[in-house]
Amino acid sequence: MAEFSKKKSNSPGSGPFTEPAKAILDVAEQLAQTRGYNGFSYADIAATLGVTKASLHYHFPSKAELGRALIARYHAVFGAALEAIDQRALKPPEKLRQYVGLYDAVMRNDRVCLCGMLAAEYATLPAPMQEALKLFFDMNERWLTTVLLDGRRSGSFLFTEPADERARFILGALEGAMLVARSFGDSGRFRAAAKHVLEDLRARRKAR
Amino acid sequence: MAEFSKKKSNSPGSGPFTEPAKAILDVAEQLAQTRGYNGFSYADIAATLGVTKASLHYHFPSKAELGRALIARYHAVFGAALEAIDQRALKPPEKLRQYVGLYDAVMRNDRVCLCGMLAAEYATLPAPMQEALKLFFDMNERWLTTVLLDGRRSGSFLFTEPADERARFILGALEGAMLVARSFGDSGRFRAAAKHVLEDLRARRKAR
DNA sequence: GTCTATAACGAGATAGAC
DNA sequence: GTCTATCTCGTTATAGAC
Repeated sequence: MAEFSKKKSNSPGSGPFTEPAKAILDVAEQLAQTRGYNGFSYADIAATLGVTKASLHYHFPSKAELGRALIARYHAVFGAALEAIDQRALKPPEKLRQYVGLYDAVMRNDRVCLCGMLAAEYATLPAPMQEALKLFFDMNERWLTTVLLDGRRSGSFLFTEPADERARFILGALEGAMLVARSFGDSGRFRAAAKHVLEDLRARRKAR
Repeated sequence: MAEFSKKKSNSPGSGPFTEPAKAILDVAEQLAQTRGYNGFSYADIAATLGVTKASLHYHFPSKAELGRALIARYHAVFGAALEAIDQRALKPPEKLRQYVGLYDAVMRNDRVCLCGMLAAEYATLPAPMQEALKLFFDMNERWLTTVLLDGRRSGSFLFTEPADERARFILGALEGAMLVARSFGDSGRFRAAAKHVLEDLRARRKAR
């Protein structure tokens, strides 16, 4: 099937991947988000899809390329979600709430952030994956920084340190909260932590 | 050598491990903290120590047992450090500063927290390691909760949510900050995040 | 594009000599 | 306690038929 399948499908909005490639990425992503990049093999993917390992190599010649594609797609999808939040033209606190909602959705799906997982495996990753990972974090930090600056200017956020420092703090806190929460099988732990991230930013109007 | 070596050395304070076992654990710990439990092998340890893989199996028959021992020792050492902080009879903010100092020391040693690493690999760990991991986190949360309650009572900390929730938040934030900072090879990122953990707790005496 | 078959290697682990 | 030698299995990856 797929007579015209090249690198891109011709149906609009289907993205840069071929149908079987997408299926492979879907399975690999789920595995990477639960077991880590070093925690799954081509055999796992093949078994899930009911194909052979060899056919996977046709679409992704090496595991390193599969891993790089995994991050690239995750980055693109996440970036699109951030743009969607921006286009809703919300106020900063609601933007931030929706941002943590993205991660919450991941946890409710019994996963953790792909890049939080990969950060732990960083030292063992192929160089292209290491670079792609940092780009993902960079994107998150840039977006958060903008929201934080906007929120502080408009008086809804209160923090004194540089906004990009705060952004890094928030990103790390959410990633870490996911990993620990998952160890306890308790996504409620993540939501509690996410709540504190938001509340610590809230401008207090009364002294205590 | 080591004619009387059983499970415990007879020299005082040497802990529950034999000398070669300690050397193995030291190497394995360094590897696990940088590459993860799934990221090192008996061959790596053997090469570093200049022995054969077979001799490692004499001390730790299976990698699962080695992993469990790794967490157990880490737990004990970390717990002793927490007790040492308590015995210095400091005020809560200084206790907390010294707590983050423990993690900072790990980062300066080009590592991340063993249990932060293992949390990412949680789904692939043998059951005994999973249980030991949760015990480590439990210990941290209990200690932090006590310090937080003490600090709030004495007026040096300001937070409204339950103290154990705050403790979990702090633990996750520090673990996540380490993992992301390490991806960038920038331990300064961790220190900045650690600073915010402390400052967000500080009772503000003036309104803004 | 997917298959069978297999190569090439590294992993954890064991037996038995010393 | 440490060694040599070996086993078994799982891993990534390739060749070549269909």
